[in-house]
Amino acid sequence: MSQEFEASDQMQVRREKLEQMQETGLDPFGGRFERTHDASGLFSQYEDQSKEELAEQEVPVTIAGRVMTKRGKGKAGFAHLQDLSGQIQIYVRKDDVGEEQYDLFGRADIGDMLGIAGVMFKTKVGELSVKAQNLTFLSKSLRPLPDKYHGLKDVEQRYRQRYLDLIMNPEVRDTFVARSRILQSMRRYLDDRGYLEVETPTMHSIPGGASARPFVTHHNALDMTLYMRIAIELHLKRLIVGGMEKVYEIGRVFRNEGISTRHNPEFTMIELYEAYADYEDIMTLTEELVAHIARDVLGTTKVVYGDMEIDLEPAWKRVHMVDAVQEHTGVDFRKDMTDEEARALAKEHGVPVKDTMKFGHVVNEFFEYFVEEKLVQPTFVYGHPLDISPLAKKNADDPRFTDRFELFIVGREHANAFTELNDPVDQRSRFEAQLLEREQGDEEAHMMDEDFLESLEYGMPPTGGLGIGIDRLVMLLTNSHSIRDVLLFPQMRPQQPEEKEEE
RNA sequence: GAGCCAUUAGCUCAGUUGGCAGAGCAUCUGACUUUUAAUCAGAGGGUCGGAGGUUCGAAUCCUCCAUGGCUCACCA
Repeated sequence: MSQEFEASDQMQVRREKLEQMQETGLDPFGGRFERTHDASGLFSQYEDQSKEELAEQEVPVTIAGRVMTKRGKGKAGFAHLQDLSGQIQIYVRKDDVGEEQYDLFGRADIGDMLGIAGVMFKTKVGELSVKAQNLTFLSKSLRPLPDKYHGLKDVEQRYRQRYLDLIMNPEVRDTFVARSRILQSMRRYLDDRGYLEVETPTMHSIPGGASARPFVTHHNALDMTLYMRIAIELHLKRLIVGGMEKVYEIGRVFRNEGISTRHNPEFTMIELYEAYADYEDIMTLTEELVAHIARDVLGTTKVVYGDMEIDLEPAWKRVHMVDAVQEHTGVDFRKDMTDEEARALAKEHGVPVKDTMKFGHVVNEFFEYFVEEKLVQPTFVYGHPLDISPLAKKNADDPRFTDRFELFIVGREHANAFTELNDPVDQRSRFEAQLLEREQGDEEAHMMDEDFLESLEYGMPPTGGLGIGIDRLVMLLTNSHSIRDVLLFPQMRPQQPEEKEEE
């Protein structure tokens, strides 16, 4: 009711213009409007024709868009209209559109939406434009847009009011169009190969499938605690038990952790499971899938990320985690050693470890401390220790390790995959080890999931599984350096925090 | 969670040693029928993020708070 009492002078002027239009019986908010072209379509079709050719043909077109610039010239005027595809100039003459419509154009503000029917022409300096014959008002903008030249720079405002960012900054539009195309390409690739896209619950009674702290919520009618999912994994494996064989889900997962340039509380993952496959098949699938998407969306497998040039053309480097650690530190974790000996090595090399850490945790700490950030070109690191891989199958030759890999590009993890553990007895003991870690204070350790174990007891085929962080993939392919630049509405604190309650 | 930095007109930004709050775009009035960051003449627009403090005097110095950015921590 009272949202406009502090309106700026510009907002008041625009409201007055709105009322004037309504008084003359015009609807300032328009209605259905049929277009023949969009801006970029006009350029691809007519840009090559000369000024004279266009003048001769008088090609009729109808376009619509938002007024981004406006230049009055007395009894004529120019403006640029913007649609999703780009901008096109329009030229409005009083003797072409008549007094009434010219007056309407004169009172139009930057930010208003107009429909223009007219003919193609080129101006003196050769800019392709539409000469208006008929002008339709499609929407009134009651607030002024940001500076036409500098755009919207304020990072906070860009995230909070993404629509303004999208209007003012074309490269932002490009990024989100690319994101959409990446997802399209991914789905098409998998659908064409017989994978079924499925949807499983985002609210879980036991949050599982990853090491993370969940968001907690409550169902009123059932009077029960529910958790927002931290992974998709365990439900998709139940579907593999059920015989769905090749499934994937692209969806949101939620982790109750810190926010940074690489972390948002909710983010998008694809998880994929394929019966009778193993982690090496999944490596091949992963490199082919990502290369396919890059070719599809960017037209090349060579991508630039900051000052790095990345080549996504398969096949990618594959290295055992222990070998990678040995290469960068000289420490050989293939040797038999106790947990104490492993922790002693860590202290020797300045790697911070806790006293509760076992052999596998230490190997992983070494990897993250010395190796991870150095893996710029796409690299599959495989053979993760058992202690940090509670859902992956043991390696047949060395049971301290698992048949698991993670994909690193530009020093960041982009995918995590393994040959799934399908032995329910082993799985139970893995959960029990996790419960012990919980008791030792690790709030992110997995919980026992009896319902999932029961499904495994019916028999799950040997299966390869994969998870890819979609946001990070989009960052890589769009050269974005903050996750907030690939999320339309990144999580922000409310601007006016509510009254704090006593804790 | 910690450190550093930022917050001035609708937008983009200046603001000197603490001494009257500034510019460009946008807006308003007028001129202009191929302009293009249109141009020309004039006008209006501010709780300097918020609250305290120091001072004759604070956008400027100090303290606290809010929001954001970057880095680190946690993680994907």
